[in-house]
Amino acid sequence: MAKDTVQSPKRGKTIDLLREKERAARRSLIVDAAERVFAARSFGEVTMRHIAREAGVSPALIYRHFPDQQSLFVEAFLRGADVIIGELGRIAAKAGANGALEDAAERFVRYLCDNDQYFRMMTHFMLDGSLGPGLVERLNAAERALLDRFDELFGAAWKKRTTRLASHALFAALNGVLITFRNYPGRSPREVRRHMRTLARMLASALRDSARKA
Amino acid sequence: MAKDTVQSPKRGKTIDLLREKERAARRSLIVDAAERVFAARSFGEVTMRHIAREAGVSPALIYRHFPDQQSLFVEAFLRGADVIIGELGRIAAKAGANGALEDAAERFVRYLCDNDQYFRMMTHFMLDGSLGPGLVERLNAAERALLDRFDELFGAAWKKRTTRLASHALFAALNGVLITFRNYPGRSPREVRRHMRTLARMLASALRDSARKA
DNA sequence: TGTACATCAGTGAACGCGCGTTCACTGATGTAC
DNA sequence: TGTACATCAGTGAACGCGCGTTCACTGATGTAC
Repeated sequence: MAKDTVQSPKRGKTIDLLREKERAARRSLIVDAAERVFAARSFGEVTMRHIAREAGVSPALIYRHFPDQQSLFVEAFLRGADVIIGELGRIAAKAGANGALEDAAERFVRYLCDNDQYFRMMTHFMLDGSLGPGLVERLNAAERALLDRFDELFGAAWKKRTTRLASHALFAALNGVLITFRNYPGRSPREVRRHMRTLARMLASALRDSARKA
Repeated sequence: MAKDTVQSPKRGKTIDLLREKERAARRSLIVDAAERVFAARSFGEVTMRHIAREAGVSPALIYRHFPDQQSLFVEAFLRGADVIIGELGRIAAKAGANGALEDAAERFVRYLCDNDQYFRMMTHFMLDGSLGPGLVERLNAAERALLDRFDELFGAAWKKRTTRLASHALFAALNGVLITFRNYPGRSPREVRRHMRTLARMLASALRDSARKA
């Protein structure tokens, strides 16, 4: 990165910009491919070779864009995290309407159910604990952004501390619903999703009522 | 197993019984070793070689007692599951006393926090989905037993269906608390555990109140 | 009693595999003069 | 204009490793007669 900016002094600036853009585009294509592979296989089955093949490049090329496997994985995950954070933000912005919290909870569960590669990646990161500190910080930033959205959705009726606690409880509870019932035995995927959404709404309203009393 | 019971007709029965006992003891020692290794390493780092070394035997011996790695892993997990199911059963049996549900939720979280190897194993099984059908059924049986304990704790004040739904929500929510905050950034393990227990009680009472209304 | 045999726990070394990552190299393209 | 050089995307093949599992074998112990 730093090396790229120290360009030979007489290099054309326009050319450099083009190069930079091409480079960013290639990098993005690799992340796209990673997301597709994660969508099709379990976390432990995703390898650099699979991602390279999906992207139509050689494995070695990936290492020209990412220092190692973990960095690529985290970047792929953050794609999905940004999407759901954005959606919750939009729901929170429309605000006011009663039941927004339940809608948001349902939306959260629905998104991570339909795109469960992101959920699988998240749980893996939460469990693993072997990520470098830089990557951990990026994940924490995303988590904080998401909790902020939940804070907004709970409304500012209570003390800040109470609100954050409720957001923690809801975020955790929804994660639990996703992990606990994703392989629900003997029910169709359709029924499972319905069950999850029911539980999500139930937990959201239970927590709002409970925090209201506190 | 079946082969063992088809003994040569003239073999001494007492000797056979002793053999059987020794065999069961050895098997149990291997599972003990597996639990210790799981306690010390992350799921992905646990190998048959590690377990064999911990048990003081050769890797090949493990395959005389278990058909493959997955069977051993599931057996190790069920050790921990049985313990917590038993504890919840005892709390439910003392019954009546108000706040039993909150106590049980806190106990659940505390146990899986102190012995988080079992929690890591559980989440791995929930996410993986590549287990053989026989093993899946053993895990489901344990899950059902645990949900039954929660049903008892909610009390039979409502329709069965409502109770089970509440148990589902609570079980899922507690799992979510455990997975979401186990690597809480910038807090001591002591504080993390306190936070988890707080959330567990909060979710338990919120769900009881909410189900009471329904 | 002695001896040939069956059983079975247990092992060390190997097999075959796929992984993350690196390395030496190619080829295209822009630059210096 | 031509030519020598620098830069850099991209690659195929390899490195080194650790994994789950298997195999051929040993040695102790009980059995048959």
